[in-house]
Amino acid sequence: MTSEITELPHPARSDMQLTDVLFALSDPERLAIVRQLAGGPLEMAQCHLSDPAIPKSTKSHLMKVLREAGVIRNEPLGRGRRLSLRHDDLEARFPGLLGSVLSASAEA
Amino acid sequence: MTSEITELPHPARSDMQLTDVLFALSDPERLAIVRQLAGGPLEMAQCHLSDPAIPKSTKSHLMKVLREAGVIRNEPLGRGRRLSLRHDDLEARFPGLLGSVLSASAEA
DNA sequence: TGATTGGTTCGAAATTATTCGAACCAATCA
DNA sequence: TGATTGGTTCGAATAATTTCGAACCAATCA
Repeated sequence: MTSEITELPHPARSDMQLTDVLFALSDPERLAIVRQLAGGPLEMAQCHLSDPAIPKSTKSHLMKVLREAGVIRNEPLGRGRRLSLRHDDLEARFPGLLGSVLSASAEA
Repeated sequence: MTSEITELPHPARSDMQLTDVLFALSDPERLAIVRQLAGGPLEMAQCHLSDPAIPKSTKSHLMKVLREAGVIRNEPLGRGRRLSLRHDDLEARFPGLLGSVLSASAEA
């Protein structure tokens, strides 16, 4: 019984939609996640939300929106998951966008 | 009877919220409006939507979302309204953001 | 003045997005 | 094996957005 790995679907670079990316980034909680990941990949368990009481199903859904837009990558790692920003793909597809969003979100 | 002019409220530059701007730009129809205005101010009647059958109340609402986020300015002009992109304010508050969005939306 | 044009606002209906608990699954460790 | 940890998925409830017609308003022009 080769058990199936829980690999989640990610859009190809060429399939990323600008409006989807903008929408994913338009939520404060999701934007905060992106900012954490800007510092480098993180295990999901170490990626904290503003309110620690937020249930894991909600956290999982936030990650889903970011993943389906192509903003983050979510891959299995040991017992948990490794989250990372799709820096290169975003830069190739939408040059300068992520950088301007990150620097704009930094000074608020 | 000095009749009241229909001046609509616009957020001050310092009150603009990044997530509101991203949300406003995350809708294809609104993004298309912004792209038209990138060419310079336009009378609202000359700013066309993808589908000409869309009612004016809907068009007005699209403009409202853009205006309240601080993306566009909407001022009375003669019988109609003059729409313009708040280029300078956006650039001052979120440097590079509008430019990257516009160039990203151009190549799709 | 009256008719026309261009646009806002309101309210209701329809659509989408968010939130959360429960069920489930896979990996690790005792 | 059994218990624990970390996470996804589903379904239902709620909340937010969108859409549209109707009512309204101000400016222009006949």
